[in-house]
Amino acid sequence: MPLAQLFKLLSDDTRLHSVLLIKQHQELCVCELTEALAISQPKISRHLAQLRQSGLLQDRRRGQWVFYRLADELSDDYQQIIEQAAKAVDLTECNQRLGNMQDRPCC
Amino acid sequence: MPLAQLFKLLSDDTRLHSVLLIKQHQELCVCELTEALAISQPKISRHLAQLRQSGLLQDRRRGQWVFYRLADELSDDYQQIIEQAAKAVDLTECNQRLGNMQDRPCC
DNA sequence: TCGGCATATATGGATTAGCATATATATAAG
DNA sequence: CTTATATATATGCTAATCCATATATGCCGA
Repeated sequence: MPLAQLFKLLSDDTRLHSVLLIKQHQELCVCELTEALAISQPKISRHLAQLRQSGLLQDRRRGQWVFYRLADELSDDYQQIIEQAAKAVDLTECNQRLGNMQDRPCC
Repeated sequence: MPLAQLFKLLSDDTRLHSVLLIKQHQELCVCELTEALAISQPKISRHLAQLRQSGLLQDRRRGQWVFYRLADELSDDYQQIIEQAAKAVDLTECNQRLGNMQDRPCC
C-alpha cells in the first residue's frame, strides 16, 4: 500500500479512531466499536471493511462476533506512523463509552 | 488542525511529495516543485494554497518567485509524523528532475 | 428465529484536474 | 517616466470522479 493511501485511510475520524482504539486494546469487535464511537453499525462496518481490504486490519470470527486487530504484516514504517498518531489523539471519551458498555463479549 | 485533516492533506501524492521535498530542501519555489513533480503550474499552485491555508506551509515572496517552507509553528507531534513519512517515501526521481533543472532561482 | 455483522443502493457533498485568464514583478524599449 | 513584454504565480470556472452517509436488506452462526 502506498503511503498516500495509508494517509487517506487515516483521514476520516471514524477510521482513525477505530484504528487507534484497536491498537490500544489489541482487539475489538464491531459492537464494541459501534458503542465506543457512538455511530451506527453499518457505518463502522463499512469503514472496517475498507481498512481490512486495504490490509491495515485483519479480522477473526468468534461465534457471533467478529474481532478486528491491526494486521500482523504491517510494515515497521507504517506502525510507527500509527504510533505517532496515537500520541496526537485523545480517545478518552471513546474509552469511557467502551467502559460503560454492558455485556461486552468475553474473548 | 485535527489529525485527520493532516492525514487528508498528506493523502494526495502531489501534496505528500511537495511537503516531503520542501522538508528535505528547507525551501522550494513553485517552479522548482513544478519541475520536480513534473506537473502543471496551476495544479501545484492549488495544492500549495491548500497546504498554506491549512497552516502546514508558509510562503515568502522573493522578487518574482514565491518560496514555500514548512510552517514554523508546526507542532512536534505533526513534525514527527512528517519525519516518519519521509522514511517511507522515495523521492529519488523528483530530486533527479530537480537536479537537472536549468536556471534555478538562487535565493 | 434472533443477534451480530455485511452489503446494495441511492444521494448529496467534496475533491481533483484542465483550460483559460488574472495578477504581480522584472526588464527593456521608447 | 511610461509603455510594452516576459516570467512567475494565483484563481474562476467546469466537468469528472470519488467519498461518506442513510436506509433497507441479506447472510451467518447460536
